[in-house]
Amino acid sequence: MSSKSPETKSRILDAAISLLESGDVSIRMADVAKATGISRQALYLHYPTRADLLIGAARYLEDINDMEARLAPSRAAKTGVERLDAYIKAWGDWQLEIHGIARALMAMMPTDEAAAAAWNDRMRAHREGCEAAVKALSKDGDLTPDYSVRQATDILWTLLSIRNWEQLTRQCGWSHKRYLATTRDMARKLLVVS
Amino acid sequence: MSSKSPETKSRILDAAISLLESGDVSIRMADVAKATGISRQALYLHYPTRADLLIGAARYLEDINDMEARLAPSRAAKTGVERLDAYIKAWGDWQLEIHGIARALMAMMPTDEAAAAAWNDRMRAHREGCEAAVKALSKDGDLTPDYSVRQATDILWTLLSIRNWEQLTRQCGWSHKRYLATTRDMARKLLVVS
DNA sequence: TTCATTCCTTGACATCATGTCAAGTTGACA
DNA sequence: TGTCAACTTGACATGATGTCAAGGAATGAA
Repeated sequence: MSSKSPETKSRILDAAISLLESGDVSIRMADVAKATGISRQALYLHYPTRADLLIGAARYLEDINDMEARLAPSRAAKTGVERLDAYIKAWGDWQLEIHGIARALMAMMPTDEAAAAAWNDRMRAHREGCEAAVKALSKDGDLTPDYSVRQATDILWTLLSIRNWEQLTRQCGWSHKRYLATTRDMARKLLVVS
Repeated sequence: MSSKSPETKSRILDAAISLLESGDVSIRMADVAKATGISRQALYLHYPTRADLLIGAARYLEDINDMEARLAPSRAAKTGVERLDAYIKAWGDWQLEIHGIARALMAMMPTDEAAAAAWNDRMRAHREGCEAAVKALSKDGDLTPDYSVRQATDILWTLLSIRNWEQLTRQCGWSHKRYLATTRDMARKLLVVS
């Protein structure tokens, strides 16, 4: 992989993640270096830009939390509704983990192309997950006739956006558990034929 | 009101709004000054910080577009469902107008307290509009028993968030008209008893 | 006419974060 | 002993916000 000490790399990412989890979106490179216990320039040797660092942290979190394994129940679901439920659970839990980095990455999207590209990639993958769930519903004949597959995917994708998770759990004070339960409920109301 | 030339002030705001509407979130003070045809320092005489300028632009837009008048149909509605529909229309149309400034203001929220405060104020007012619509529904006995007034307000407030408008119209390619129609439909599915 | 005030101009400067550059240190390994 | 990779220190360029000081030009009142 990298020629640089992999141990330092993960120490950097651990430090960055822990800073981001404490809620501060505008962490500086100097902060991360200090928290890692290395010089600012050593940090630049590992991550040449702030966007690289944040993207690296996001990927690292994905590895640690084994996103693939989390999605397995959704992929293995027997019915469309089951698949929808499992996807909401997997993605919802994932949001909880990635929230700190997500905020920082989203905050720098307007000014940083690399950050925007990386984030949009992630969101595209998320959208594919939504689409798969909607298609599974449709296959079972459980998708409401009010929406096309495309439109239903748009709706689910939007319902499950990180901004919505943030608003409901942070601003409205919902617990994560309640977020999951109510979101599942809303998805059914919106998409599943009754 | 202000001791400075009011004519220059509105020229500044017009210039800022027109720049923001062209989609660039990261407009600089120098850009606005140039577009207005004054020096950067003159701009600082009118708006001492970038946040002040953006907040001023938001208020200016509210004046121009007469937010109060737009909300009148909602307030005058006879039934809860009517009120909900009218509010969604008023707020949805408003989002279309304010979108450029909203993006810029939201982008600077993490780092600027004044911007965050101003924006949160606006969102609190929006939440009150949602709450009033939900209460009207509830009064008619049309609110779904699945949610409390509080919870239903959270849901409507989130459904009608600017981020969702942005995602559906910009990323999913929905027309504004379609946004309005589908959002109304979703709100009914989620909140109105069937 | 003169004087003061208001609005604006020019231009220098402080600050702060990102990112670059250059030169030197240190420890491990051959 | 010498080399190399990882790291350090410290200076510097860039670009944006915001401040400061001094002066110019129009207006309106004494």
